[in-house]
Amino acid sequence: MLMIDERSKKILCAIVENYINLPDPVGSRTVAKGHPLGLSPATIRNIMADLEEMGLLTQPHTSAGRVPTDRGYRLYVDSLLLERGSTDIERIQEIYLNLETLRDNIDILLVETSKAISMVSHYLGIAMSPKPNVTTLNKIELFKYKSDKLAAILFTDEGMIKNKLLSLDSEITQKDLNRIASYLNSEFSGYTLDEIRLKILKEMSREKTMCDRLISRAIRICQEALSFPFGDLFVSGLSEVLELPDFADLQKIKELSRAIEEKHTIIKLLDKLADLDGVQIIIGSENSMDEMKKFSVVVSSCKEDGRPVGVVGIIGPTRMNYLKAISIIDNTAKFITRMLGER
Amino acid sequence: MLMIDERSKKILCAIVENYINLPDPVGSRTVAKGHPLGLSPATIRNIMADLEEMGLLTQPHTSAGRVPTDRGYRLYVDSLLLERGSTDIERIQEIYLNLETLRDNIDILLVETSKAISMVSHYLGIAMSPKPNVTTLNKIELFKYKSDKLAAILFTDEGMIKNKLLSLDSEITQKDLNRIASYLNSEFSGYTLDEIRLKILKEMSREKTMCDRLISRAIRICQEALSFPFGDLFVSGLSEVLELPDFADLQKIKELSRAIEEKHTIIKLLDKLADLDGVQIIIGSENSMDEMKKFSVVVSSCKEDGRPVGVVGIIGPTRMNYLKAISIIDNTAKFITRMLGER
DNA sequence: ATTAGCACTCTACTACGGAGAGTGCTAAAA
DNA sequence: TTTTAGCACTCTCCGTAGTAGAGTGCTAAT
Repeated sequence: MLMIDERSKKILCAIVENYINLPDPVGSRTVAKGHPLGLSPATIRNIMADLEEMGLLTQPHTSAGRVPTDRGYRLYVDSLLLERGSTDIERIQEIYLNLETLRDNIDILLVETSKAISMVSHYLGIAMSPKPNVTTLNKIELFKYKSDKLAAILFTDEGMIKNKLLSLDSEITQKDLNRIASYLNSEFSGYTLDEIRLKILKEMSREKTMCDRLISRAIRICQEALSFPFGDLFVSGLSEVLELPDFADLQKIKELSRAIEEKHTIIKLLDKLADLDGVQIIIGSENSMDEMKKFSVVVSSCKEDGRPVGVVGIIGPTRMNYLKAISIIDNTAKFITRMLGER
Repeated sequence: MLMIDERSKKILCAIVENYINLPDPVGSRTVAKGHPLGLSPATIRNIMADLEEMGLLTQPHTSAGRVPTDRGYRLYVDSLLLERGSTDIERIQEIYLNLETLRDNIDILLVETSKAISMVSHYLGIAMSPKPNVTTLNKIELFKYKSDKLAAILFTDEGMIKNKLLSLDSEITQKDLNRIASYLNSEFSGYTLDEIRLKILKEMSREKTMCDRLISRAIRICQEALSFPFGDLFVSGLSEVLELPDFADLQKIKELSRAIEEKHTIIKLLDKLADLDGVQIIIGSENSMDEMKKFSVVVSSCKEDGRPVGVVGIIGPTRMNYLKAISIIDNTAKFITRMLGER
């Protein structure tokens, strides 16, 4: 662990906050003036030199001011989490009101949530629907559609409805479909999709010994119906972040847009964090994915009765207003949880 | 109409093609060398001066080569459409094979189609699902869900399935729901969603005179169920176009990303073109939306029995390889149409 | 009608130099 | 021992100047 006294920490935080407001390297004079610590620029220079030695600050070049490193941001954020205040909640509340009207469609709700986050934060807003391993099947309904097709409608306890068209290999009546559906419901309702997948695999392994043709068919249909991309990721606000001076450079924009389009890397990242409680923060190089090493991520999972129902977050430059970001994400996560909890 | 002789046209096309390959202003020497027209640079200079006077070319500055204007591209494209050849179909076919597997879910199919288009074209790929005015209701199913909610599942003739959760204001049995559903189906099946909306409005105006409580409830449910954002737009390939030198400038990237996020402007644009047959091309300033005046659009609607089932297209710089773009879009539209037609 | 020749124009690139901001170091002060 | 003042030094930023090169328009010859 890093040894650092209170005064140095204050100066580090002052530099970080200064840099967040204005992306120019921060000099000793600026710190001395802006924060009434009763220290002269010279003293502060000494401390800054120490902080640099510790790897918390860097200079873009000799004789520029200092800029926080990722580790510098980390220390700042950690000290922030201990005593964080609430930021402009009013603005957010207003936007939440509009989201209320969308509660009945979780996908659209999440899209709009990601947009809302990007609007208030001016960073990328992200929202992800629950992953199959934690999604519980409420019921399944089956319909004939156009003679040779079958529509499977999946309801989850979390309020998601997913549908999938399946091609039928042989004729079947709606009556049989109803029987299949009620069999599947009695068998699988209340289990998570991952559990169901496991059960299906087991069933299939002894399928040959089973002679009930209908059941074996039911199993097959259910398996196909479950092969669905749960865990959708919605990202909004690219034009928002392009306004930031941090993205003046084309290379960085390219990296970010690649990261956005390669959604599965972000999904993988969020998956890791979905189980944890509270607001999680990943700063620049702490990120394990190469595409994301220049950006910071602030996320929180939305949990209902300890069961995650989604993830919301922010992606932005390492020079992010973490205080604001944390507050927004914390509030949004709680709001979504509350809203979905009322269903 | 513009008067222009065959030789000038050849030179214009030569300049456009040259510029498409390499985004540098084209000089008279280059044209003389690259295209064996048997003319000297000086002659070509004269013709280029004429073309500039006609508004088909411009110079970035006095002593640079020439660059096509939007009107220049237009002439090039028009002469192209008369005698167009087929381009690298093989590559496209290969990608189409993967799309085949997705035919059962139209939304995912369209997402993947837009990705495929961007991959082969290296421009933005766009795909849009049918608009409600041309979407025909096949059937509607209603379910109780968690005691106080109602799930409405809409099937369209085009193979789309949409679902919507509605909150119930008062208790209702599944039996009643079934009766409502079969009433709605007998009444509305086979009509386009827009037609149904009209019918509903009519019904509601005389609702007061009707005493069948169930029917009035059915009408209300149906109305809510139809308030669905059909006509989704999918855009892919931002990181693809960022590699183009045309987007070296930050301002242009911002405009493009704004255009992408403000999907409704693009949707409006595509709506206008959805009714037309064949490949439609809009070049730069021909575009009525401000956000799009710096980009070109190549689109084609996918029609099944004269009824549009979607729109596919490309958005790119005005300096676009129109020949390739046209070929890709034409083929993709035909492929999608054929695939959906087989259902 | 076409071409060769030539002067002209404009950009892109490099080099130079001064202003300004911020540093590190040293020596004095607290 | 810690803090501060002073000062020389370093590096970026920005404007100016000068040059090479590409491409033009015009004129006169073919």
